[in-house]
Amino acid sequence: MIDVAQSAGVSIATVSAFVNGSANVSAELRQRIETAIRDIGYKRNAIARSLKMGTTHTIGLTVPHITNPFFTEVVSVIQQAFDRAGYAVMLFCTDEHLHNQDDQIGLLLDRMVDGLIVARVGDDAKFREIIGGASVPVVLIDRLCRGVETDAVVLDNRQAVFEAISYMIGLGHRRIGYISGDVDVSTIRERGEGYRRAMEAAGLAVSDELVRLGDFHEADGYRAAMQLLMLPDRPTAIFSANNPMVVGAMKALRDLGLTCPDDISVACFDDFAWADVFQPQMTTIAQPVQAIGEQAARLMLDRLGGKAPAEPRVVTLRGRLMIRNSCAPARR
Amino acid sequence: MIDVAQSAGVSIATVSAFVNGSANVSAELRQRIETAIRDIGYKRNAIARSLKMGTTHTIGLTVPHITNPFFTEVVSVIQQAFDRAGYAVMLFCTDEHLHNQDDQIGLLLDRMVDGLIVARVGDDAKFREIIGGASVPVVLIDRLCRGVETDAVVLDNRQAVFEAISYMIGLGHRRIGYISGDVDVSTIRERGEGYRRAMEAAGLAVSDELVRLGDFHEADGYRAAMQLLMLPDRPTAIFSANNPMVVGAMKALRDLGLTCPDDISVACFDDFAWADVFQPQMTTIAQPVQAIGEQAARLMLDRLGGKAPAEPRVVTLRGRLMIRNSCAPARR
DNA sequence: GAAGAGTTCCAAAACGTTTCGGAATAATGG
DNA sequence: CCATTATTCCGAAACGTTTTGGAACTCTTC
Repeated sequence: MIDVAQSAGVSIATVSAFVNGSANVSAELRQRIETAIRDIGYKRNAIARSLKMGTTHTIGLTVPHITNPFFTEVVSVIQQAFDRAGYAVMLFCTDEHLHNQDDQIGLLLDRMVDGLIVARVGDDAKFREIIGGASVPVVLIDRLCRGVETDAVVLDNRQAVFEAISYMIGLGHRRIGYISGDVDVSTIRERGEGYRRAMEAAGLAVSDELVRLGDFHEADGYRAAMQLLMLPDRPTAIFSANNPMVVGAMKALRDLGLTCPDDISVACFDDFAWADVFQPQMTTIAQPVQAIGEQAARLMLDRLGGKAPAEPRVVTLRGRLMIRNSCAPARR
Repeated sequence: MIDVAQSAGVSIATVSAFVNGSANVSAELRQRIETAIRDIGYKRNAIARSLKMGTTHTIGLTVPHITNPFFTEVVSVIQQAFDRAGYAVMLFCTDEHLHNQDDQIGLLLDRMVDGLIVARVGDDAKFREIIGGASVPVVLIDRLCRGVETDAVVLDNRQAVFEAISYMIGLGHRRIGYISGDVDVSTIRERGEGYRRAMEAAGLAVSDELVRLGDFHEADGYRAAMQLLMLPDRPTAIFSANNPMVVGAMKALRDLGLTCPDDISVACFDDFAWADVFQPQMTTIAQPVQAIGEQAARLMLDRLGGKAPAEPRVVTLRGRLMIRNSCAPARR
């Protein structure tokens, strides 16, 4: 910019005013500055600008796993929304590790991101502490945190799972295995509740042996499904609390020579693009990924634009049960 | 930092030296500064640091579609690698649009990213121009660009497709439909060549009606497959140049009441996690995503660390044909 | 023609760091 | 005890912007 100023024979204040369109500069100077900029190939340095302005036009985004199709799509939508709004997004994956999350959010904050969108990990207290130090708006997606008051967009997980399990019960299933994620996560707790309530509402006992804890990954789903399928009194149906784990579960079925839905009915949380082209066509709970991403972006953009109420807004969306052919009536 | 300096009764130069561990400060001052930092809750401002140092410890990454499982995984690996190295990554998706790519790379450059990793889009000349202005290292992934000399990691696409098509021919298929992407992309050109060479090597004619151009998306695959399947002399096999398009193709099969592999054999480029759990188990060409991501990160990190030769290095990896059950012997 | 109002423009301070050169003090060697 | 060298520390400049307050100039208007 100083070069441009010299070349055009004006002060840097003037060229700053010009590039920002803020002040009125005479036609002649405008001309001189324009050609100087073109000649020199000047581009405004966003870092210096950020330092002065105190805003980076960047938002930080952390999710547990970008390879989980649910997060992939949400990230994609969020990314597009902010792209349109002229923001860049810095992406981190915590891989469900707490210390990663700490470091990454710290990094993001150091870099003066204007906002933080996070699908959090770990227990509430720790997260509260980390996020408490943030002086920028935070919006939580997918997973809430007790005791932190911020904008959020979540799903009615309880209701969604209740519906799915009830559907399976309606097909005559009495012993339904449930593959859970880490119960430190609000989302997972709610899904578990949905399962239990549906079972109880039908007068079915939920024995401990029917619910298996996993850690969100495919391998966990495999292991959990194996345990369920080795049970003396084998469940006739399995529900997985997320997508990667259901892939693992299906591999377990395959390895045991069982077929779905003939031997075992299967359903899971989170829909995926190819769900209705391959067999079995998986019955899933579809989250409105588009809406989740857009709402998250909107909440954030509202805050950044100063047009948001002081109190936190949490928008709760509904899942949709996508009934396909991976669940069959239970055989007596 | 100025507050810390005051509180500790030292100069800001000293606290800077302390936080960087660069100079030797006496034990006493170290103590004073440490408590001051803790009391105040001081965190170094990375933006100011970047401005002064001329380095942001951030790298820019642009890919066409993050929802394409291939890119999802590569992004994931790259993200992890840079995370480990203490770098942040800014992610953009071009959605195969040239103007997006221009804007995004511009944005990234303005923000003084230390390096650029890009799976590019659009024609060579335009890209050459954009990237020419960059004064930071660039590493291309997946797609090369004629006339720009940078590090890159690519696949031997020609060979991989040659192998896959030869396999199909070996099963007795004579009319093999080919669903291509945009031929402006080097990757796609090479894959097309692989197809043609395999056909020619087997003495088969490649009629124009057998190759359909798509634009990478699922909808394109659907349309292309529909056209192929409506042909008077219907192909007995279809190969798709990427994953989203094969999903579209499978939907076309379904909608026409055709089954795979009984009626039509199908294979595609890019492997995916669930490929061997659902039916038909898709025969694919698996790219070594882990290696691609890691090599890309290594090339970049080498350059940033100054320990890379002047001349560009391009590493070429091999694909692996994953034979499953989506291709059956052709029926006479 | 002078006062007042509008335009244009610029000098300089500020954002929060790093770093260079030097000053003050302490240690060493003769 | 003086000269030299090492050790600690600091002042100030620099990175590339934005912004404020005011200077210089040109119009109006009476």
